[in-house]
Amino acid sequence: MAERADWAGLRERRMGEPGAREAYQAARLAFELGRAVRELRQRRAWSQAELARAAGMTQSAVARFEAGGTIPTLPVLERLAEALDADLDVRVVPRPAA
Amino acid sequence: MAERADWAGLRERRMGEPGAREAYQAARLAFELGRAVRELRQRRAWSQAELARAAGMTQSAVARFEAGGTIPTLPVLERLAEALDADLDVRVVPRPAA
DNA sequence: CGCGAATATAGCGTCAACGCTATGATCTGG
DNA sequence: CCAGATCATAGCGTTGACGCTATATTCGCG
Repeated sequence: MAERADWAGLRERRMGEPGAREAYQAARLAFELGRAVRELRQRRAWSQAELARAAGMTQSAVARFEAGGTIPTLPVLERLAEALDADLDVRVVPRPAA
Repeated sequence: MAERADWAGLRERRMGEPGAREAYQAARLAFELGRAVRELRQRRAWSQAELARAAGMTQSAVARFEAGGTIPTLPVLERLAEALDADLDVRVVPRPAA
């Protein structure tokens, strides 16, 4: 096999329908959060299993999350952040009026 | 009745058990996000119903969320932010090593 | 080459967020 | 005092994140 995952499902959603853009943004967010957590974990030279233990979940959950396999929930993000000695901050930032 | 909601369930969770702190933090986050969204909405002089329409949901959903009744998911936050011309930003911020 | 550790997938039960409709509770203006 | 509008709750079906175990795949390392 060439790649490990292809996320075809994501790409297949047409961008025209209402809700599609938001769903896409959320998926992108999930992806970036996964990358961020992975970086923090590797910076500590932790295995997924170790992080999982510290965050109160299993290795497979960590893997799924880091890969962006699902859009994580706030409690999960909080636990991961806590395990990594980090703070989770979520904000709704008003855009400058166009 | 004195108050409209009491959230007794939340307060009743003991703080000692593993996972309790994170759950609490998530709940607090939900609360603050609810307040933030409510402020943005009121700043625009919108009713819950109007925001709901703009965000692709019903008035009851908006009410539930603004009250902190549930811990919102990222897609929902994204839609609300979008409707309010705001950006949702979520970050895992490493704490300065103690 | 194996061998073991680390990571990625798969399948599945559970539970809470979500979305809906309907209805109560408040508050206002006429 | 009533009518209309706004917001809060309730009940409920659906769906997807979560957590688990098990297994495949990858990657060094001796």
